[in-house]
Amino acid sequence: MPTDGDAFPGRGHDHGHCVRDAMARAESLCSLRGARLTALRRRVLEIVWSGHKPVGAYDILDVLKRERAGAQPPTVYRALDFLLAQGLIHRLESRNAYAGCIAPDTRHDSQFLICRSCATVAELDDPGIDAAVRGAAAGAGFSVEHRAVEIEGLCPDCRTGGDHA
Amino acid sequence: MPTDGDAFPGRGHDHGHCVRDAMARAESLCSLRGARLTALRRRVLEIVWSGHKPVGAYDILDVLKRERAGAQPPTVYRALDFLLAQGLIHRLESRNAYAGCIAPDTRHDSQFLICRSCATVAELDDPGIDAAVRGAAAGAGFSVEHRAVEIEGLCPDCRTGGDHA
DNA sequence: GGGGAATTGTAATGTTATATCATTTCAGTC
DNA sequence: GACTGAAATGATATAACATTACAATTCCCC
Repeated sequence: MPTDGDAFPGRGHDHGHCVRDAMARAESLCSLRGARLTALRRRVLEIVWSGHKPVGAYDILDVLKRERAGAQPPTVYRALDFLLAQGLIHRLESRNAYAGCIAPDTRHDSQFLICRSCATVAELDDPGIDAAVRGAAAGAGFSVEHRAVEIEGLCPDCRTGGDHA
Repeated sequence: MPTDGDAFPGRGHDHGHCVRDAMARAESLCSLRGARLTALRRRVLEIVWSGHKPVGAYDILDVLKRERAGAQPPTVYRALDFLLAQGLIHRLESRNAYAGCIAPDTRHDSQFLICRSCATVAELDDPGIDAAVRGAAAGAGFSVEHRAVEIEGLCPDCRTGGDHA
């Protein structure tokens, strides 16, 4: 039985490292692909990576508005579209929000564990879930193009520490 | 290998039967539980069951407005909340829309196959997916409360018949 | 430095969902 | 049949999320 005990970031983990790592990967990937990670897109990616919680488009917009005059919804959504297309972020359907991808090198539909209490998100790439989904779809004669698997509950911290926000 | 070939309703199935069956079950369940399936709630359930495609809250509102003066968003959302609480419908997170539950007797989080082309939805209760999700969550120390599994792709009809809407 | 494509700016609007308070309806009781 | 508390609905406003449309700018390549 595998122990994915590291799916959730530790309480006091070095988040600066997460961000720097994510940004470096993004730079390198976009460079490789000839995709233009502009200043705006870079900044939006940083904002999404500001924590391990889903970030809403209008949260991003609020931050941008403080930094540059005249930021509007399309500014944000276009940047998000680019980042989604490059696989640098995921959209969490059940939250209408976005989270940084921990493995942007390869295209994938991950599974997400989302804490009801603290909103922290863990991204999984569980081959068992994948196989089960593919099998069930095949049995129904359905050809899979995209999978959204979002699990809500309590993360390890919030299970033990109580229901604090 | 199980053949869930009946997950999708056939092209020419007797949908009147689906609706009558769903409404009868709803009546009986609510009666059993002492829940009040009022005229409004019954009508909203019928509208959700008008087909096997997800129905948006404002689609429902449009229909209601034609039938009763003064229907407003809260009218619809309150009815939807009741129907969700009774397990008579599901919410499709990836569509911000609602679909009738095919097995309302027991509470469950189903899996959904949603056709990109014709929007038809098939509800699955695949124990394999369920087990895989539970296993992965347990491995991460996460306690599951709700699961949203929504698969987008092409249904059997649209795979063979082409991409028509 | 000119042409064309990609990116961003800007304004307006569309879509989905909730907060709040007033009113009506209903079941149970007297 | 009138009273009462709880549930349900009516009504108004607003919050939250997302897109359309067109103009202006920037960037890359030649």
